[in-house]
Amino acid sequence: MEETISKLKSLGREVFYPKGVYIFHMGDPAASFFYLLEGEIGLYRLSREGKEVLVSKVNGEGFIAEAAAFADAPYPVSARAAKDSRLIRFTMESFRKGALSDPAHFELMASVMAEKCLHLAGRIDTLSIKSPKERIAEYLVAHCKGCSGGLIDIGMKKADLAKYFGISPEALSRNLKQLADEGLIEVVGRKIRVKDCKRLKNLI
Amino acid sequence: MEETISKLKSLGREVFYPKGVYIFHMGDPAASFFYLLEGEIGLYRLSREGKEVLVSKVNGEGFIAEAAAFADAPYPVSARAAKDSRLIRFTMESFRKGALSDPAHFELMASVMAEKCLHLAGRIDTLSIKSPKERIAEYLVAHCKGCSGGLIDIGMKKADLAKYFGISPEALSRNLKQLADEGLIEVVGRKIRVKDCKRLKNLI
DNA sequence: TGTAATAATTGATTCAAATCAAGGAAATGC
DNA sequence: GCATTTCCTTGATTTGAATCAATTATTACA
Repeated sequence: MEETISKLKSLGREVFYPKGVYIFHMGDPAASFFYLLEGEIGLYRLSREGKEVLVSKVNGEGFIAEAAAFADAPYPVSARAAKDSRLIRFTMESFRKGALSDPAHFELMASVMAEKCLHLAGRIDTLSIKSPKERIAEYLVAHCKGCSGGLIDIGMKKADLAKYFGISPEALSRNLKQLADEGLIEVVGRKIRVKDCKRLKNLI
Repeated sequence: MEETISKLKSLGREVFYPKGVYIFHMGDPAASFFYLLEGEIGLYRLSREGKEVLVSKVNGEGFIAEAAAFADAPYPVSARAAKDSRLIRFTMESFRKGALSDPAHFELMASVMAEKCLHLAGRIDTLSIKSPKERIAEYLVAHCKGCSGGLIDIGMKKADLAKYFGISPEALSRNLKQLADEGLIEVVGRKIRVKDCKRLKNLI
């Protein structure tokens, strides 16, 4: 996998986006997809009132907009650098050309999207079956893995996190407070310390 | 696309499953994926109490379990023929062998999964933003397209449909009744007639 | 640093869905 | 065709989240 990704990079071209600059716009035909090497990218959607609302943030390595590009669809969101970011841009044209000589490139992208499908399907399950509190607990358990001392930086407004959970900001606030009162977590600004991962797991 | 699918078929082998027979089991390594030619397949998950619960039904042509196979993951659900069904089975091994000589096969599967990603992302949006009534309206509008006289056969228990919407069976029953009282639909058993698609759209 | 704008919390209220419980409808099996 | 089981609906109640409103905390920036 790793070595395939590094081979893949040769099919694209490294690009740099300073903080604040748009990478692509919602609705435009997805002629390119990206791989984030370093930095942070915000994905935004235009609401009916014309306001940009955060859909998610990508930080750490990962593909961006590959599904739209391979489906030959328009970008479903706009992307903007939340920090200075280095990416690799793949135009579908150059990717196809390069992948013809080595189908492993296609295979890699197929497996990337396959994993994304499984992940999205998991989120659908969570959203349709679990209660808000369970969803929050699930998120905390998943994110405190590998964080030193279980300290999670949510890296976005709590209102945006609330949207991720499909609840209102107030509901998130109250739920977090409750978990804190029970001694399971500690909330400091946009950081959450998971104090008792075991009991948190029991909530799921 | 169409001609690529028919070329694809040569990489697999047609199989027949009589009603009631299992095609694969949740948890098994996904060594094969399938394309449904004819019939109907139910996808089931094992609940914590060990009961099988319907996740979704596939009827009409379409791929099954391709994401698990390409992600090299276990099947996330079990599949059982709900009606006598004809499918094509692709083992990953034979698919890979055949696709090496023609990367278009990989490209096709990549685009299939790309579209699935977009579709799943859309459902997540719906589940996290829209109200139950809006979700139901969205479903009815989407499904009445192409149905003669707007007659939708939901083809499953109402309780399973309720789970799809992420609500309780009672809530679905009441919501449908309300829509019926307002003259937008008519419910007869497991069939729903959409009487006023326009007003239904306005609810979304 | 101080001020304005934005974000987050908290409280009060409303509303809708979950849950509990029961009755009626439909499908299934014999 | 009848009986049994399963499914669906409806009603009553509880619960939890949305909403509205106000206050406090943070952040941004002049």
